[in-house]
Amino acid sequence: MFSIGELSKRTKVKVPTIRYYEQMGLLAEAERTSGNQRRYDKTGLERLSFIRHARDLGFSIEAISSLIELQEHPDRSCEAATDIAVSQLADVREKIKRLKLLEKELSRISKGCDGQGVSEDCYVLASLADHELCSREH
Amino acid sequence: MFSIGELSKRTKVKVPTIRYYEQMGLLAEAERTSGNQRRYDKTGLERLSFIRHARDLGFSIEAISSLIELQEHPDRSCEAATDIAVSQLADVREKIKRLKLLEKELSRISKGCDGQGVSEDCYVLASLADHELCSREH
DNA sequence: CTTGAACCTCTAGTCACTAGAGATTGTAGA
DNA sequence: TCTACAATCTCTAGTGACTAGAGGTTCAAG
Ligand SMILES: [Zn+2]
Ligand SMILES: [Zn+2]
Ligand SMILES: [Zn+2]
Ligand SMILES: [Zn+2]
Repeated sequence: MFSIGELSKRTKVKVPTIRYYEQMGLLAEAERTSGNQRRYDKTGLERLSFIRHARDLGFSIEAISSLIELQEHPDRSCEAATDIAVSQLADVREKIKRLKLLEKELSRISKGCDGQGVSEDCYVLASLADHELCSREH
Repeated sequence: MFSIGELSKRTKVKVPTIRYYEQMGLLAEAERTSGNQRRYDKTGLERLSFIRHARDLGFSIEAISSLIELQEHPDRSCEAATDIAVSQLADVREKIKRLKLLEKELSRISKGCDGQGVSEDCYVLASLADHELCSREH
């Protein structure tokens, strides 16, 4: 049995974040000492590691909730889990796509001015004022 | 002179968002009718288009504030504008990098299970529980 | 037994909006 | 000119995933 601070150290999840996860129902309410402090065991550690990993992979709290519920019922079909993962992957790909378009434009914009001139003639400012200067939609 | 709804239509920025920008100091306070409704002219339209475009490119409200201030002073050095653009580009590149790592892992995870089994044997859930299954840091 | 780090709860702030309530105004058709 | 109703107004609160701070209590080492 260890404290929230110890759990924090082991999982690299900040203490207030752990309490937040508990409040959101991701973590079961921890046991308490007689003085009302939280105490965790291996189960709590594994659960939080799962959450941490899923968050690192960009899953939302809501998605993680569903995944955990599934994990709690080993006999259920895992279809929902795959669905969530596939949808998360699609999300990530969509974001990459969008960001690549931005990168293209921002790269052009950045290169267009060395910062030595005055605001009036600045290509950065001109580019922001006029989307027509962009090479594509973004 | 046109209404906020008309401005919204022309710039594709939602009405409450326009009011929000005004509150944040990005848009000058608009003129008002005797009945207190906002009225805009070409200047307001151009300003909002600038904001919209910068937002589309991912600049923060704070960054846009600085850019607008620079734009208001045509004689000032534009160095800050270039700095902001370069830093935004770096941000975007960083995000792309991160997302590509996620994509790699998520793609592996998604492929690992067809959703036909049970939760207990699910590769998606196993992968989330164990970062060791990941091929890299992410 | 004392000290002080770690813990507790609760509220509020972050960012860039978005939604809704409840009241007022603008404008087009009768 | 009147009426209907869409559009506008202000204000407050909610979103997601935390983070910061106040003010108080508990744990554990020396
Ligand atoms: Zn410049
Ligand atoms: Zn553009
Ligand atoms: Zn599965
Ligand atoms: Zn991993």
